[in-house]
Amino acid sequence: MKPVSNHGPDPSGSSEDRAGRGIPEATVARLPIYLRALTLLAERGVATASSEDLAATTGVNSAKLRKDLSYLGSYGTRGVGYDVEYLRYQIAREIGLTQDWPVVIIGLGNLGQALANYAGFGTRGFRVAALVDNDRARVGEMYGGVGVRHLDELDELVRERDVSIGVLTTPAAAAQPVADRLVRAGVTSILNFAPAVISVPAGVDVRKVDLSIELQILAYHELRKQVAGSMGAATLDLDDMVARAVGSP
Amino acid sequence: MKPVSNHGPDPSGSSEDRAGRGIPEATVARLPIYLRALTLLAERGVATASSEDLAATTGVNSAKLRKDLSYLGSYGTRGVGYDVEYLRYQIAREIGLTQDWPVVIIGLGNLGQALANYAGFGTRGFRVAALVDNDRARVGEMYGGVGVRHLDELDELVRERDVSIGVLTTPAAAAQPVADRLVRAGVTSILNFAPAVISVPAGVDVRKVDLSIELQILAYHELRKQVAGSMGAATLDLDDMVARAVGSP
DNA sequence: AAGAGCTTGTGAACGGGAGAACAAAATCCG
DNA sequence: CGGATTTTGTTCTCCCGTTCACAAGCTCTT
Ligand SMILES: NC(=O)c1ccc[n+]([C@@H]2O[C@H](COP(=O)([O-])OP(=O)(O)OC[C@H]3O[C@@H](n4cnc5c(N)ncnc54)[C@H](O)[C@@H]3O)[C@@H](O)[C@H]2O)c1
Ligand SMILES: NC(=O)c1ccc[n+]([C@@H]2O[C@H](COP(=O)([O-])OP(=O)(O)OC[C@H]3O[C@@H](n4cnc5c(N)ncnc54)[C@H](O)[C@@H]3O)[C@@H](O)[C@H]2O)c1
Repeated sequence: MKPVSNHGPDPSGSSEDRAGRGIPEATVARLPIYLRALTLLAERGVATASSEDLAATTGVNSAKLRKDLSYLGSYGTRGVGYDVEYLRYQIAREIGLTQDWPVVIIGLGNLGQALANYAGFGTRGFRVAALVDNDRARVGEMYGGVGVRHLDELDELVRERDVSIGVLTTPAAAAQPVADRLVRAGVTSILNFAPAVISVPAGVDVRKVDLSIELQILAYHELRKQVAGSMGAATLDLDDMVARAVGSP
Repeated sequence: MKPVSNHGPDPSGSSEDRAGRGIPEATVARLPIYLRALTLLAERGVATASSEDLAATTGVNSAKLRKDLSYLGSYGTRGVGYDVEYLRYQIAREIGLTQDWPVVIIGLGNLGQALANYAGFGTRGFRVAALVDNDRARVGEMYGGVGVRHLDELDELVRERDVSIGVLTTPAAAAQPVADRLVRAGVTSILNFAPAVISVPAGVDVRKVDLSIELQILAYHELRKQVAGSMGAATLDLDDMVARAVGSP
């Protein structure tokens, strides 16, 4: 949510408009999508792709895509398109995926186990470096080839394995205290799966993945669709419509 | 991504500014957060809460929060705040959580099993109505009290259990064909966990949950942090900085 | 070698959302 | 009963992101 560095426009008079280095947050969120599409194309042996091609496979408007890519530099060739392998590397470099990021997972329940067993991490620049739980009965269990350690060892693990990203899969009630411990241990990025708002000091990034929220957003639209479908036009007062839809399941 | 109905501003001259019924998408995405906070407060026996209180527990700016709530109607009392239980119900009604939404999960691998076993669904307005896989070896297994059925039975299950929301947890390669089957079966909302872009006809909503993308966004910021930390000021060319950070892990 | 045909990169217009600020309403208190 | 206080609902402004549109630049053909 809160950008870490001041990527803002340079207030100094030096009108070096050549966008110093502030890649918009919205663009950053799309770079991984482009990266995936490019990897796919590379696997298929495609050498070059136009912005229209990429737009088709990523579902992103081609103009937006070009503008996004232009923040990284001028890596395309007019009249031709983008060199798939070259662009793929440039994006990977920008995101920092030329190195492997060690990740610690906290809370080896249903979800934590699934994530620990997930092979897709490794192929995308991340490595499960440590698993941690506060349930001593779980300590020693293995998931994806990594053993579970106790929460008390967190500081040590983070330090010696140089972890800077933590994945939080504990119950909601434990989220804030665990987040505090992660921060104290030196973790500066947290991916939070627990349905809880956690607050962290400035300089620490938190991203939230919340299944229920996603479903509820779908439900909101679904409700509108049901209502719209159960009658012809849509010029009625929606309160009535909602009431009707809720009433008859 | 693509809104279903035309919530856009009415181009007709009727300046009925009283925002007919278009709740902004950004607001819809926050309503579940408010709902959760209100449920929490209600459990603690809190009767009323001001926008500042809610802002504190949800992490949302209080002005934004008030504006969001104002789209639903005037449910607050000036000088007092919002009645927790009343507001909670109003939001639940708006999202459609006064009814239970039956959900089908496709692909009972690591992730699908974790979701099927997850108890948090039921308490948030959703019910796992069916589990489907195309691996006959999995058919008959039970997760969270629901048995796995074969993909061939999808149409029947969706119809007879009145499912309109599908959760897609198959490998990426199967995502598009499975999505097509879901749509054909009558599902009109899909929550996609597979790292693949799926295209669906208009009228069908898709939301994507992509773990790797979230991690990659964190990695992007992490890289910038590492670079900024490994040197004093930040007036160097970033290409060099990135190269240095990448070079020394 | 020059023109035709693409495709990129970007300037400019536009729309939506975020946040500050304030007037309107309700309660509290003397 | 009236003014002080609190908190909502809303208006206004600003900023970010999206989209359009097109000139610049590259390749291919003739
Ligand atoms: N399972 C799902 O599909 C799913 C879906 C959406 C959200 N979530 C959320 O993800 C989180 C985990 O879900 P789950 O189903 O895996 O829960 P779970 O109860 O199966 O697992 C929680 C794990 O966290 C451990 N734990 C508890 N307190 C801890 C602490 N203080 N420090 C370290 N470890 C601790 C427990 O020992 C347990 O192993 C929950 O917040 C849940 O709401 C889960
Ligand atoms: N496991 C994770 O933690 C995790 C994390 C992020 C993303 N994902 C993504 O979620 C998806 C599932 O991951 P997983 O680890 O559970 O994989 P998995 O291989 O363990 O499970 C996939 C399941 O889907 C079933 N399946 C395959 N093709 C099917 C089809 N056409 N129709 C119905 N079912 C089919 C398989 O039989 C299997 O049971 C993948 O796309 C993965 O990339 C998983």
